[in-house]
Amino acid sequence: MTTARDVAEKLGVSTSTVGRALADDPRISESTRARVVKAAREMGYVANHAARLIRGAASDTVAVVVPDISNGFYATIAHALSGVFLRHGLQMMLGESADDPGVELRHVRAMAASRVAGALIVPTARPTAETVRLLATFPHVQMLRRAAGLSEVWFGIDDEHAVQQATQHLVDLGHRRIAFIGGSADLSTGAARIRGYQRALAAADLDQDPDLIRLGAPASGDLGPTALRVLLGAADPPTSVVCGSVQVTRSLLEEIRRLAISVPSGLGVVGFGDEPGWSWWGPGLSTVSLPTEQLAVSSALWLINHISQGLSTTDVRPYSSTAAGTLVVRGSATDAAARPVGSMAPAVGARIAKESASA
Amino acid sequence: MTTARDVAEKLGVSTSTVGRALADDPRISESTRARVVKAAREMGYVANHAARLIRGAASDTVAVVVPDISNGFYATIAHALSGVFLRHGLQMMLGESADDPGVELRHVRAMAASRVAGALIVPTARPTAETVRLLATFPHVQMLRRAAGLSEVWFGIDDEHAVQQATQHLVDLGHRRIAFIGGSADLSTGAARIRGYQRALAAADLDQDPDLIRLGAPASGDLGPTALRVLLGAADPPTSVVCGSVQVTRSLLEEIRRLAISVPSGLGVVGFGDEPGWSWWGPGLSTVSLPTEQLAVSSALWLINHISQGLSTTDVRPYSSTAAGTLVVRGSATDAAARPVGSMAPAVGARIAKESASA
DNA sequence: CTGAAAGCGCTAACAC
DNA sequence: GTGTTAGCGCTTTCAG
Repeated sequence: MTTARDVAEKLGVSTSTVGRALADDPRISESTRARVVKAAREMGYVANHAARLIRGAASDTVAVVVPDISNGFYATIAHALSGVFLRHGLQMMLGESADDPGVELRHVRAMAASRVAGALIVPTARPTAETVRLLATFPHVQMLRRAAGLSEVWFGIDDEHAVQQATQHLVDLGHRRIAFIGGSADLSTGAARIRGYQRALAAADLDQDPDLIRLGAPASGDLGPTALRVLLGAADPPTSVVCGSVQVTRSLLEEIRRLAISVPSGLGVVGFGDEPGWSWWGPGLSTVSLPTEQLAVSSALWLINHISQGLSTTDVRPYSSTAAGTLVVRGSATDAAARPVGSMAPAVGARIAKESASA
Repeated sequence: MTTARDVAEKLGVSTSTVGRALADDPRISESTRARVVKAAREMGYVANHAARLIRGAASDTVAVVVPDISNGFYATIAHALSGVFLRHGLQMMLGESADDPGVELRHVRAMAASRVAGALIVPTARPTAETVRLLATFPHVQMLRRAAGLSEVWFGIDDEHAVQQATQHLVDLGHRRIAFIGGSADLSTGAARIRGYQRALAAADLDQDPDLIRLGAPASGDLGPTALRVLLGAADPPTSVVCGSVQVTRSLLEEIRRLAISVPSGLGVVGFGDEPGWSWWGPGLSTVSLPTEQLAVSSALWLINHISQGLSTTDVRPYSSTAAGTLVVRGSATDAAARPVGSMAPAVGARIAKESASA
């Protein structure tokens, strides 16, 4: 790799002159500047970023950690972040945690070693102590989820309200046995969503059957299908189900298709998030659409602003920004009274039983 | 930030001792090592990666450039790459080019300045001369698309065959007027896909009407809808359409839904790629499924192997790996003979005309 | 207007 | 076993 010294030697000038010429220092004469620029170009000189960093230059890379980039929800976030970074001349270091605190830690270690300018993270349920300690050394923002010990700056959605709306919608349609399938209550988001579900039921004075709440690992593509089978195989199956995560919604839609359960006549469904294609799933998925881009953009702007102010990591004012989701009513949930409660489910239960027996 | 010197001073030892202790150098006594490790931990010492780099250590970051990470197709690639990188202790720098050579150049500049270990890139149609020059300075692999001047190492899919299969499928079903909507022929992929379409038509001795080929910018969400309107508004509309990109497929599916065109009775459709939800679009989308993960994993492994061998950038043997797509037959294209040619299209044409007039 | 020198944080060669 | 020294590539005093 060509260095500034290589260029300087070739031209018979000092390295400082090369550096200054390339930095458009006004003290350099036009003629030398031109010579230097030309030589640098010809020799393929590219300033070594690491050397600048070590001298104390500001880092231009921001780290992003999400559970799973193949999840359209996080891909949308990464895309929005990427746009903001581009406009601000920043590079993005992207890591996937797979919801594993150990993997998360490895990424955070790399971030710290690289002296990134800052980070945006969707934390795992329980980041390790070292993760917490390392993150404390540079500015960062929590997105969506909120883990103890991390930054007091958090940008998320109103999870409780989102699920409350979804559940309320089913209550309004006359549903009485409404199931909830969602991510673990260990996650701040998971807990809030369960609260939303319970609040809607409580407001309608409905019985709260704990068997109707099915929780599991958020990233598991198995949670939705498994929960559905358990719910529909039960003696008193629900007439409708509320999804507590994008991933659960996705897998549930697939499974309902696979089992050929008719929606909404056999089962009412309300999703979480609104991904491409969900509008044309069956009768159209009724769901809570989330303000994903805004959340990403706001988070990024906060971080960039914070970084450019050169504030210390300690004087960060706690900040929480909560964006609301919007209920989108399509066709996957309709009047529960139009058919006897559980009319469809027993048949499905029998089908599931048969399938399991033959497997 | 704590440095090795800070730790050394606190302990009254030299920086080299600190460095060696932390690097598990066997020459260091167990007692000092323990003291150093303890102090380093307490003081929150994290080795500065930039300083190591500048001293000649191998970079541990690999750059990835894709057109658009919110496109599920590229998100899948990024996810697969991320998994391989994690297993090899590498970090990922991700950039979106938005199919803009200027943006692409900015990312490549940053990559060069950061002295990344290597790069995986889905190039734009015409990378700038500087992009070409910079990429020549470090190992990289082209994925999917193949641009002149870049690495001779390329991992892609058999685009020609994929579209040929798709078109052939429609021919076999009796379709005679088959349209093709795809990305620009400037792209290596675009050109190959057009060839596949034409080859299938030629093999069946069908007329090749140039009006049935609609091309445009690959990332434009508008290409599919616009092309569809033009095609169906024409005097002699096609009975079916082949999609030439994931993005075209996505937007086309949306638009067909919006216009309430009945598929397959009114129009046969074969997609490109197989994204979540496409199986439940209308009668199920018949499409060509692509071996995306394999492609990503193979590319990454080639690069990692190349890097770890410490080979020079010049002695790279040209390498091309082509993976085949698989036709997945679902319900979006059926026998053309079952209804009069263009029976549906005129009605749709009239609807489009009315809509345009009222707009 | 330009050069010489120092130093960022780290490691490796070279002492002892 | 441990310390001293030098130098990676760059920028920024300080000199001239």
